[in-house]
Amino acid sequence: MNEMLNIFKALSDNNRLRVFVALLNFEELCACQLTELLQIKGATCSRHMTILINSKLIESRKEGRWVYYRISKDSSSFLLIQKWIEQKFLTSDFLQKDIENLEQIVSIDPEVLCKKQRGDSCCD
Amino acid sequence: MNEMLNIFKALSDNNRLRVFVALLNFEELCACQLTELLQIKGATCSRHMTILINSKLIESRKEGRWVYYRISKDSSSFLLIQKWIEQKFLTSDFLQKDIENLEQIVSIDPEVLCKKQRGDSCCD
DNA sequence: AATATAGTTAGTTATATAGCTAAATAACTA
DNA sequence: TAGTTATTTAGCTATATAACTAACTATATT
Repeated sequence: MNEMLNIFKALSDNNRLRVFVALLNFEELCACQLTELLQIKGATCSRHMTILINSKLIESRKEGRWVYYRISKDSSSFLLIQKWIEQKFLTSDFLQKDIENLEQIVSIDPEVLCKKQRGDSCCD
Repeated sequence: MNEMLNIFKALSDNNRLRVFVALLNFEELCACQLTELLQIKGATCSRHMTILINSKLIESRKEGRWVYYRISKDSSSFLLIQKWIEQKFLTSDFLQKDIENLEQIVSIDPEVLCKKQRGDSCCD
């Protein structure tokens, strides 16, 4: 039952649901890309990702200084939820807009994105 | 997207998830039966039911002084969620125990149950 | 080694939520 | 009509959560 509750709690926040949908559409995204999508501070994003990871919906992989997130490889236990969200996603203009935005975000060099996020004057 | 969020929020509370599972197993239950299951005050139970009804997961029907709750007749839009919960239910001792308890609860005359709940000395 | 960088953790604050009691409402009963 | 009863609403309190900034950790670069 706690497994279920953790999953529902993880998905009952606007920003975390957006992240989950983002990762349904992009195999792997790094912290700074998600931070950019949500337009929140990196620390806040990190806290959200911890909750998603604890729910087992998402897993992460560290590569150097960068952390990449993806839908858990073994997502069989919540596949039905995943399908439901995918289905609902198709009727949400808001979530579709996120994916459009992400296409732009992933096209930026992450190096540049991070600089921008810490307020370097290089790029706005 | 708000439709999804409302559903996840509705199910992200222990007591509301228990109610939902209860109604998967019993076609219709009244307020006092759910109050008895959860062992909380009637007012608190009522607040939870409002949240479930706003999410459209549950619908209610008034019959005299009694209110009956059931899974929404048109549950097609969250059928996958429902199936997932049904599946998870099978592995949760805690939720199975709820159903056992309910079998006992529904066997009591609701009249008597309500009396008990408002503290009449008739029956403990 | 010293500095810079990506992400996390700690600490704070504001808001949301779940519980309670008491009062209000709606429906029955004498 | 007055009283009783099942549920809801209002008002309160305690806890949980999401946001922020600042400090910390781990890794990379010079």
